[in-house]
Amino acid sequence: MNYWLMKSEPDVFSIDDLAKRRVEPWTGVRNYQARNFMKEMKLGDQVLFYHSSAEHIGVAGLMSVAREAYPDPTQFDKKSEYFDPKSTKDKPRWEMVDVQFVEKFKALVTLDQLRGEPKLTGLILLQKGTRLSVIPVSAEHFKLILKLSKHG
DNA sequence: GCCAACGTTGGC
DNA sequence: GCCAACGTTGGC
Repeated sequence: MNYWLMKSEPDVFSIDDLAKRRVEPWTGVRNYQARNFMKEMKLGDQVLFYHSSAEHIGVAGLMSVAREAYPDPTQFDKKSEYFDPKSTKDKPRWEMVDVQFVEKFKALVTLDQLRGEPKLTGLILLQKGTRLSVIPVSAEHFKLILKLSKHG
C-alpha cells in the first residue's frame, strides 16, 4: 500500500464535490512528474485530498485509488482547457487515475498545522518551491496527518 | 544543447 | 493582486 497527496482548488473541485460524486476521474494533470506518480498508483492506495489556493488551505479528507492510470480524455478535447494539441490517441501524453471518496475530515488539517509538526519535515508538500500537485507521502507521515485530523 | 522569455502554481 | 520558484517553449 502506498500513500499520496493530491491538490485541488476547492473552488474548482473540493472534498464536498467528491463526497457527492463518490468516484471521480482526476483530470487535468499536465506536469510530467505528477503524471509519473499517478502511473505508480495502485488500486486501493490511500490519497490525501489537499485544498490549495483557497481561503482555508490544508488537507481536507481522504480518498482512495479506484482505477489505475489510463489516458486522460480531456487532452483530446479541443473544447477543454486541458486540451493538448501535441498529444495523439496513439501516443497519449497524459494519464489520470479515478479516485473514490473515503472521508471528509471533521476539521481541516491546515498548512500551518503541518508546518508546525517537526516530524513532517521532509514532506514534499512543505519543501520550498514545490508546486507538484501529486506527491508521494511516507506511511509515517500519512499516519501522523490522519492522527492530526482526529485530534487536532 | 543553451538559455531567455514566457506561463503556471500557490501562498500571502 | 503580487511575486518567488518552477517548468516549458522555441530561437539560435
